[in-house]
Amino acid sequence: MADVAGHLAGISLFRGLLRAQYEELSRIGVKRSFRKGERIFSEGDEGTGFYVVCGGRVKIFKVSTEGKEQILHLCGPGESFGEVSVFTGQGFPADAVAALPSTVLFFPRVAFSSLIRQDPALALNMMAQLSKRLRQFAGLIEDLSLKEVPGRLAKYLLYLSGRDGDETVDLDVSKGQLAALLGTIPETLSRILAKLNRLGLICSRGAQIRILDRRGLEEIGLEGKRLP
Amino acid sequence: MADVAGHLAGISLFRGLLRAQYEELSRIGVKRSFRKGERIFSEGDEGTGFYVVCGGRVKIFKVSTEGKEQILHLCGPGESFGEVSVFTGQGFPADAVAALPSTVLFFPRVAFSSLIRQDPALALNMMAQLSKRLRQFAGLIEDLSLKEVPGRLAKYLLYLSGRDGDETVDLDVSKGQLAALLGTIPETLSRILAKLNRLGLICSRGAQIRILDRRGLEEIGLEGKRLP
DNA sequence: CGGAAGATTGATCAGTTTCAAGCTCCGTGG
DNA sequence: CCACGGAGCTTGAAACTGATCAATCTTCCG
Repeated sequence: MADVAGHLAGISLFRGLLRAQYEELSRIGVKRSFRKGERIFSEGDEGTGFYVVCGGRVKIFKVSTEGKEQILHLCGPGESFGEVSVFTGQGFPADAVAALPSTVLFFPRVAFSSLIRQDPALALNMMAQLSKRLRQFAGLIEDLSLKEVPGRLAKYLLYLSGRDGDETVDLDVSKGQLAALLGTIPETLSRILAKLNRLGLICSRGAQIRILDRRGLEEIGLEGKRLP
Repeated sequence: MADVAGHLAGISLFRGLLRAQYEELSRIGVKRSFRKGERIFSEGDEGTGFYVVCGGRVKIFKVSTEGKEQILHLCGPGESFGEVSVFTGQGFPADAVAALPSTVLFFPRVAFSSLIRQDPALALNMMAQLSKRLRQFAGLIEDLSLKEVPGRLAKYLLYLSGRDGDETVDLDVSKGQLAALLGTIPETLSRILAKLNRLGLICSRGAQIRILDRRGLEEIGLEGKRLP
């Protein structure tokens, strides 16, 4: 129990709450662990509650009938997923699988729902979180429909390097997974990485990528581009 | 003012509220009208509040640097947009333009925010609405990345006919707008409609489309398809 | 009636996927 | 310790989808 409470403070969904509220939450939260590749839920499963990532990484994705997958989001520690089911009561809208060995907190729908009813502040935090997610999705839709793959990759690399502030970034997922995140396939990703290397924009060695020409990468995302 | 209150009951965001709450809302809601094509806000504008459509239709979209637009959502009467700004306080994440002559209610951020603070039920309704939107976006992302244009069109036609229950559907937007909604351009849409006609799946005359082979349309969305 | 915006059709082309074949890395078992 | 084997990654050639450019046709208002 105390263990659960220890995690709560780092969760954006619950930021700024009072001690009493944390105690309430820790009373209903259940810790669960998943091995790498283990499924947390499938699309259409009844939404009995929502999850928060404590450690590891969870992949949220959709699969087409032919097996192609589009990653909607990679959730790291402190991020939540499955909240939508709390309010719609419908099944989960996507699949969730542990991309790394992961531990999560599970909050049952019914218990959390009544908690929210007593506590407006909790609801406000949650709305801000949902709004943030909505904004991210709008960005993803924009990227998928307006930009081509090189632009999406460039944007992602800049995002990673911006976060770490460094010139050398580490892909925290396999290239196959990165391809799915960018809405493409491993072959295409591989070719584009090779092209960016050839142009001297980056220097990639496995999962390590050094950014050589930041300006150049930014341009790819903007204009109608041609990579020679 | 009474005029404002009259609209509130039909708004899903505010469903199930008490009379007193409607009165509160009508006190802070402001009615605004827009001509067809008139801009309501632009991406990046400060989010001073959110909107609810009373009449007409509002197009929410993103534009690339080259001018190509991707419609995120077409809001009809009773639907809300711009809510995200209430909680994030950041600028709007997309553009909004009246696709038809439209009237909307505007709810200023500050006033609504304090209203929500006193009223948990209002917050719960709003969360359900945000969740619903989130679910729609997940569907849109899936469509854009997993399906090809014929599949997206087929799904949209089935959606329209399912809603009206009828075999003959009316496109409620111009073909150019429909193309943007499907993430493509008018030429491509035109070709695919012609192809569906040729195959005997539909019979289109202008904005009127009669569905001849429901099963056939469904198949297009599912399998790796080839339209001869 | 005229004209402009929207819609269709054709030809061409770039980007991406598909299919197929090597390659590299790394863990496992002999 | 080294060889084997497999998964993931890379590369090549061909096919395909959708975008672009350009021209024509339709529609629908003023």
